[in-house]
Amino acid sequence: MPGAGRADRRRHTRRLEILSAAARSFRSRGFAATGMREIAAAADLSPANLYHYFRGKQELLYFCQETSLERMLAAVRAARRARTPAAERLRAVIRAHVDCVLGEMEGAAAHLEVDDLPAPLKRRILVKRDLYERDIRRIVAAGITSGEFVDCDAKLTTQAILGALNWSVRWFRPDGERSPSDVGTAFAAYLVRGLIAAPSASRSNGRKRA
Amino acid sequence: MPGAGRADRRRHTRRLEILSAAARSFRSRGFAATGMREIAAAADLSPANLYHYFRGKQELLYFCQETSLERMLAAVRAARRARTPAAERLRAVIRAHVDCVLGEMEGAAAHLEVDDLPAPLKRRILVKRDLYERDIRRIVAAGITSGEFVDCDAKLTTQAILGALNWSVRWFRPDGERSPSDVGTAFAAYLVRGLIAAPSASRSNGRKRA
Amino acid sequence: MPGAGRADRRRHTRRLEILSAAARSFRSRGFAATGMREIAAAADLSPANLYHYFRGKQELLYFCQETSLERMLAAVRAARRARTPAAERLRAVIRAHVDCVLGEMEGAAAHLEVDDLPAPLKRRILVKRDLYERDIRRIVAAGITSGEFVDCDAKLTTQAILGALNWSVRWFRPDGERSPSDVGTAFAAYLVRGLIAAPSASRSNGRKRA
Amino acid sequence: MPGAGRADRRRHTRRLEILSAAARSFRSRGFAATGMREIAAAADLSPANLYHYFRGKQELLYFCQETSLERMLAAVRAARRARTPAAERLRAVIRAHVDCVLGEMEGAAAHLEVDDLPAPLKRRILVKRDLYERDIRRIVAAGITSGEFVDCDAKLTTQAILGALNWSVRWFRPDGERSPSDVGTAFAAYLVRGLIAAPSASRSNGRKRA
DNA sequence: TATGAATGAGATTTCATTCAT
DNA sequence: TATGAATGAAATCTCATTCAT
Repeated sequence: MPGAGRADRRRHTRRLEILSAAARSFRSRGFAATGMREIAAAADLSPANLYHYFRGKQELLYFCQETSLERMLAAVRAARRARTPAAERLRAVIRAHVDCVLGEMEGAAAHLEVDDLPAPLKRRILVKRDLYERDIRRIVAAGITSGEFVDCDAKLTTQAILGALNWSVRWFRPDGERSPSDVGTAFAAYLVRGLIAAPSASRSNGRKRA
Repeated sequence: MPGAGRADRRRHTRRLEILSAAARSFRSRGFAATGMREIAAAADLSPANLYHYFRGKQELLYFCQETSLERMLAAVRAARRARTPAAERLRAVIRAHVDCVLGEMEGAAAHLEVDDLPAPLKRRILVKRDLYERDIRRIVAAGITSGEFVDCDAKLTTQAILGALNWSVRWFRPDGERSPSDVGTAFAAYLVRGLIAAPSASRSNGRKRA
Repeated sequence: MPGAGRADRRRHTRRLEILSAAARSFRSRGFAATGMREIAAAADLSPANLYHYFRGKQELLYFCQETSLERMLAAVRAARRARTPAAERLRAVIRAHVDCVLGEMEGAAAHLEVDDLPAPLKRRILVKRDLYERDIRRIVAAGITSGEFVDCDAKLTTQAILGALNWSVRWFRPDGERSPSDVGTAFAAYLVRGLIAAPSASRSNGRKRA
Repeated sequence: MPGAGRADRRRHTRRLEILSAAARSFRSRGFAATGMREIAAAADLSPANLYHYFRGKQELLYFCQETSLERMLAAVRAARRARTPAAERLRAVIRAHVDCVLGEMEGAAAHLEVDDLPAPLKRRILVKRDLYERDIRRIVAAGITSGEFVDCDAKLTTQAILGALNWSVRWFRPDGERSPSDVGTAFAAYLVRGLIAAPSASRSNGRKRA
């Protein structure tokens, strides 16, 4: 029954278009401030018709987060499999993360507002998000253990990295001077450099203050 | 006329309490998702009475942002006046920023949702925010010029730093293992280290855009 | 106890000032759209203090209407006692009415929004208003009976007259070219002339149409 | 595509019903005192559903005024085109005005509360209202110039006429003895007679301001 | 699949009024 | 007398969602 197949494919395409529209809105105005009418308009559908593709607003958010978390998880897993130094693996993950949240791909809003999901969906997203964070943390920790990275709090450092990456959706303008790839490259360089011991140098390298 | 003075002080105290409650709510649930009822309840007032102290929700947001921006501006100005190396100045600003956004002080939400303000208030906040960012960027740029920091894009690096700092309100839990001061110290160390040339300057540096 | 007397007089003065302020507001924005805060501000009192002089908003409206109805009733009674022709008596009433509703005297809002009063007060106002209308109607009817006026529906004509007079508060501007007295004189001339038989003239004097 | 046409017509009908209900409420209780709930109930809709047809309360008022002003403008223009004496033209306008404000047609509230409109809508209504008043004033002025009417202040006289007409919505009861057409005829006769020189031109004429 | 109509719940905000001092 | 603080009720309006077609 190829007709059904074609309809299915069409439906799937539509769903991706909607997800993309929703992601864009969620990113730029936030979940609570984004109306279903707005999403529908952006996806060129009537508000009522939206409900033929998704059960509701929360499900849209869920799929947005699900989609980009999957993509980012794939990236971090590929990085972990690579036999390159921790620094290089971490840079790859950072570039992938930036590509994902700043690119025009559908669903790139994984970093946003988990609390707006109903409990069961929230749990599922949290599991993946924690897996993702843990994988990054493990790259950091591995670098520390191997001596490639300086000794530091892997957890806090990972949060700093993720913060720099996730916050980018707030200031990035697609029509600005830098491309997502520029941002990814610069962030990767800077954020990894902070894990590598500075030259024996001097008084300017550490804690100090009283 | 000490009676009037006392009444004024009382009113001022109340306003700070309300601001504090609002800031907490805005930080944890976002502006749009936070209801006036919620803020009123948190400040132990009836919803209607809230309007005796502030004209409306947007004014609350404005004062939150104004208050913490002022505090942070003071910190960054003090740092710029100091005759210490750029690294030390930057660390001081980072620690102050974290203290400000994670501390329990009223209004600590300057980094949030400028778009929800009406145009005139938005302009005023943006002016201050831009001043603040520019001051940090200047510390970074000064370090680059003097050779203390590696050559990099000062603007993007500043955004990365601010992202790491601002995002902390999303994951930080006051009852967790780390104190705001722990976070500030670790972030200062990590984020400044990334500006100092690493020793084994490998070929995998990956910046230096065209 | 002259002190009490002085306080009473003072209180009475204040009440008149408030009534005047309330009347001005009611006239220019209507009862429902006028807030107690607005009246209080116009009378230079705190909102709460207003309630020391009047029980509430409806009582203010009541006294406004009561005051000017009394004044207008006095005028119409004086006119009825006069032994002048009906035309002259009617003109006097019209001038007094205009003076009353356009002048700066307190309470000049009798023509407004009886329905906003609670039933008992409403009844009392309606009694007076009906007395007033009846007195005017009687002047009209007397003129008709005596042959001084043309034969017409006294009731409808009275409504037309009152409409012209009452509506003046909607378009009259105290800083405009005409004074209240100008308006009163012109209206008196025009509205009375309509009651006096036009010259035998022609086809242009009456019903006609089909 | 007759289906769409039918739906459109249905929607249009609904809008007229709502407008009619709103006009009735505004006329009898005033704009500020009329609640959206009330209008919704009168139009047999849920309050929320009202907003499917009109953007808000002010838009309802605007369309009420717009609708009846258009109708009245058409009447006054037709009258001006007629080659009958000024008296007859004025009578026609008066009858049309009364028909319009007292009839059960939708939107007949043009004379009400322009100040409750937002500035841009207010401007548009004022333009039309001024055109209407000017057209009536011109009929009066033409009669004066031609000697058909007595010499008088055309502006004030027009205001008197409009006041008599507009005020009628305040006292007219559809279930009373007089029909709107009775009122229109009586008002037309009386208000035009006042413009025609009375025979016994006594000294008590009292106009002719300095 | 597609959509205009419909709605209950809830948002922010205003208001007349009262209370405590 | 005077007032800032306080509030319950109600106002306008929005929103996610469902229904009927």
